[in-house]
Amino acid sequence: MMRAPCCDKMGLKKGPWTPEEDHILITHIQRYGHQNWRALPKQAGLLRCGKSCRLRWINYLRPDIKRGNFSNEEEETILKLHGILGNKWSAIAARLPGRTDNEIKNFWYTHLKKRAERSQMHSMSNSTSCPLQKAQATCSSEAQIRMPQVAADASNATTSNASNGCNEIDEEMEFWYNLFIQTGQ
DNA sequence: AAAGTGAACAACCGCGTCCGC
DNA sequence: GGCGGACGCGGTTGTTCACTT
Repeated sequence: MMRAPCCDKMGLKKGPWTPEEDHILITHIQRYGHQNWRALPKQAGLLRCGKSCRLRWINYLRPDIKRGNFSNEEEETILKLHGILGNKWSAIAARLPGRTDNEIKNFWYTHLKKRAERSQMHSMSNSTSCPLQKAQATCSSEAQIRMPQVAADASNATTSNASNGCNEIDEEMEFWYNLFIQTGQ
């Protein structure tokens, strides 16, 4: 299928947003909402593509965005969820109020990935059995494949079906797994 | 003080999925 | 059921800033 060009259209601006553009976007969305991202920039008088507007709003301009450093609790949550979900940033973000997928993704690649890799190396060399490390070492790739199915089956799933593949899910993993089932993911 | 380097963050791009026609 | 437009997601790139030499 031929895809319509987006930001490469003639005359559309790219790059960092100015405070004026932010103000226009916020004002327009507060007034009219964002039913149609593609039409929004034209209606608002912005020389941006709809995609760019959406990204800007979702990641930085939304009133419920929580800016600033991640707390230790948030870090741990991300690590645990990533162990279960893999790179499902939007799913992880859905469980961290005020955080966006882009922010979590950046934080992961700049902070947590190194930490996770280090601890994984450490666990491999020491043959420890930290639940999270074990989950990341043994289940993450599999979880990436299986989770969509798990999500689809969440409504009628029981915790027992977690045993296919990742057999050694312990209490902590089970807690997070149950959380997903309860939230319908 | 200047140049080099790496980390952190913001934004873009391409693809998959959803949904209306 | 197929097609096409729009949206959302994840990966990647670009830019800025801080630190080191």
